[in-house]
Amino acid sequence: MEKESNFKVTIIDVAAKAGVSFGTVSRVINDDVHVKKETRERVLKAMQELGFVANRQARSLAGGKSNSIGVLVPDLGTGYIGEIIRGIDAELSLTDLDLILYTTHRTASKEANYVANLARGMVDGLLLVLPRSPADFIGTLTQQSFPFVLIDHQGSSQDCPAVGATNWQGGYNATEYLIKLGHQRIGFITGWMDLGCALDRLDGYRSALRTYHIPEIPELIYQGSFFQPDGFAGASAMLNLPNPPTAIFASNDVMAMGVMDAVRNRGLRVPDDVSVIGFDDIPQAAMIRPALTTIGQPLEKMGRVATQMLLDLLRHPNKDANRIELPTQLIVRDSCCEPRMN
Amino acid sequence: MEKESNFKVTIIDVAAKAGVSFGTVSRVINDDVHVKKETRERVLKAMQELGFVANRQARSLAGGKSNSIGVLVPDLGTGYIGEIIRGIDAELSLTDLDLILYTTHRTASKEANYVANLARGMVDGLLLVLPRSPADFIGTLTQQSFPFVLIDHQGSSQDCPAVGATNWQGGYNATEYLIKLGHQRIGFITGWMDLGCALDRLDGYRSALRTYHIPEIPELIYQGSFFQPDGFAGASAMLNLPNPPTAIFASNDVMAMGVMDAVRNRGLRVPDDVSVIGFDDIPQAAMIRPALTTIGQPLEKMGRVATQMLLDLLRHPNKDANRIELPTQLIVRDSCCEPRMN
DNA sequence: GATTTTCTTGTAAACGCTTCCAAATTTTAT
DNA sequence: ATAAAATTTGGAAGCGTTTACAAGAAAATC
Repeated sequence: MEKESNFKVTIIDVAAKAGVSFGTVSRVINDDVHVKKETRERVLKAMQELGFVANRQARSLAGGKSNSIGVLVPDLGTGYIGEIIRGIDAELSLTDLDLILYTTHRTASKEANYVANLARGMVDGLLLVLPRSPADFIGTLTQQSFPFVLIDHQGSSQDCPAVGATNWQGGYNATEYLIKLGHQRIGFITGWMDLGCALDRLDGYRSALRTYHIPEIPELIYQGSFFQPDGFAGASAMLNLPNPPTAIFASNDVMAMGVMDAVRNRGLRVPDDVSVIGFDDIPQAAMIRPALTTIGQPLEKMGRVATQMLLDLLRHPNKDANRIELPTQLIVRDSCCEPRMN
Repeated sequence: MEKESNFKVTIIDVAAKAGVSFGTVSRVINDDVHVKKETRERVLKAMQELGFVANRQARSLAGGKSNSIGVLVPDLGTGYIGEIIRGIDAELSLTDLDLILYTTHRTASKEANYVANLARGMVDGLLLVLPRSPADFIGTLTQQSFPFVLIDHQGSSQDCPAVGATNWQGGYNATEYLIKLGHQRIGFITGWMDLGCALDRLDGYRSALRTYHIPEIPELIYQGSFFQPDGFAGASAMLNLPNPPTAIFASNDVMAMGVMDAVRNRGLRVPDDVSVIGFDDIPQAAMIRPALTTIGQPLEKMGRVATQMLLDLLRHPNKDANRIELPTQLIVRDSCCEPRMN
C-alpha cells in the first residue's frame, strides 16, 4: 500500500517520516556503521513506505563518483560484441553499477571524443572494445590514471590493463589441425591488420606452416578486415587460382561464413571439396550447416574477466596494469575433413 | 595544445578565462539565444582552450532531467535484441542522450524493480523490450505519465505507446506460403503464449488453415517459448507421429533452427523431406544452410521507430499513446520446397 | 557520582550546473 | 537628445546527495 510514493521522495522526506535528520538517512543508505540498529530499522521502514529511491545524479555529484561504468563498442552487429557485453553485464549485475553503452559506429573521432568526455566524470571506469589501434587516448587515460580495461586488444604496443585471448596459439592450432588432416594448401584470410589479434592469428598460421615445413604461398593469404564480404572475396580469389587451396582458415567466423558462401557459389561443397575453419566461436557458428569448426574464444568470459579487472582497479586505484590472455580452444564441428585425394 | 585541461574544469573556470559570469557560460552551453555573438565566441574559445566538458550529473541534478534514456531488455543472447538495440542506438546517436542498458535476465522482480527506480529520475524515458506480459508496472508508468514505449508487445491489453509488427499477418503469410507450395500437414511451434505476438502468430496460422479449408490438427501444434530447444523438442515429437508434417512453421528463427536440427537428427533433410519456416529474420537466418525462409520483422526499424516515438513523447509529454505496427514480410530462402509426393 | 570515552545523531558546506530575476547595456522610437 | 523598449549579463537560490565536523547521549572508568 505504498500510496504516498507519488513523486520525488527525498531523503528529507524520509528523515521527517522517520523522525531523524537527513544525515542519518544518508548514513543508512550508505551502510554506515554508526547508526543504531533500531534507528536504521525505523529509517528503512520509512523508506519502504515512502517508496524512496536515491537520486543517482545527486549522489554522483556529491559523492564524486557516477556509479556507472561505460562500455564503448564499435557496434552491435556481430554476435561477437553481444557475447562480450553479456559477460560484462553478468559481472556488473553483482554490483550496483549501471552500464552505459556507447557505440562509436567505427568512427575514430567519435571514439576519442567519447573517451575524453567519459573520463571526465561521466563514468567511473571504462571498458573498451575497439576495432582499431587505440593508441591515441590510451596515453591520456593512463596519464590521468583513469580506470579502464581493454578487451581483445593485446598486441597494441602500450602497457595497459587488457584481456584478450591466445590468438597466436589459436592460429597455430587451427592450422596444425588442418595440416594433420592432410591439407597442404591452406588459404588464410586475415583480419584487420591494424589489430594485434589479427597479426597474432596470422603469425600462428605461419608458424604452423613452418613447423610442418610447408612453404608459405603469398597468393594463399588474403587481406581482409573481419567482415563477411572479405571472406567471400578472399575465397573466391583463391578458388580461381590454378592450384586452389583445399582448406581455408578465416581469421573470424563471420568471414568464414563468407568463405562458405563463396565455396558453394562455385558449386563446391564444404567440407568435401574445401574445408573451412573460423575463429571466435560466435553463437551462429554452431547453428550454420555444416556447423563451423572454429577456434573458440571465451568471449563471454573475456567480458567477465575484464569487468572484474575494472572493478578491482576501481577499488585499488594504483594497482599495476596487468594483461590477461584467456586460452583459445579448437572446437571441431563439421566444416573440415581430409582433403580429397586426386 | 590544450595543456591546461588537466583536471575538472568547471563553468566557473571558463567564465573566469572568458571574463564573463558563469551564468553566461551556462547560457552558451545551452544554446540560449540571449548571448551576444561576440561573447559566445569568446566563451567557446575559452572552453576549447580549457578542454571543458560539462558535468552530466550536475546538469541533470540542476536541470531536472537525466539526459539519458533507459533500455530494458531481457538479455543479449539472441540476435533479436541486438538488432533492436542497433536501431535504438542509431536514432539516439542523433541526439545527445545517453543510452543506459539494463538487462533483467528474465526475472520479473528485477524488471519491476528497475522500472520503478528508473522512472524516478534515473532516466528521462524508457524503452522496454520485455519477454513477458508487462501488465504490472505499465499502470504505474502510465499513471505518473512517465514517457515510455513498449517494443514488440502489442497484444498486451493495456493502451500504451508501443511498436510492434504485424504478427498476425506474418503468421498468415507464412502458412499460406507453405499451403501454396502444396503442404497440407503443417506443424506449428508456438512462442511464449503469455505474449501477444505469440498469440497473433498462432492466430495467423489458424486463419490461413481455415481459409484453405485445412483441418487444424492439435498434435501439430507444439507449445514452445521462443527458445531453440523448444523447436527441437516440438519437431522431434511431430516427426514421431504416424503421419508426420511435411512442413513446420516455428514462431521464431531460433526455434526454427532447433527444428532443423531435429529434422537432421532423424536423418531427414531440409527442405527435401521437411520444409521449415521461421519468424524474425535474425541475421543468422541468412547465414545458416539451408538459408532459412522466414517472416522478416523489421527489428532494427522497430528500434528506430520506438526511439522516435519516445523522443517525441519527451518533447510533447501529453501526446496520445499510439501503437504502430510495422509490416512483416515473407523472405523466401532455401528452407522450404514443395512436399515430396509419396 | 563525576569524568572520560565511545556511539550516535544533527548540521553546514560543498558538488557543478540551471534558472529565474534583476541590473546593466544597447538599440529603437520620439 | 531623451525616454522607452529590447537585448544581454550577473548573481542568488536550489537540485538531492555526501562528507566532514560538532554536539548530544549512552556507556565505561575511576
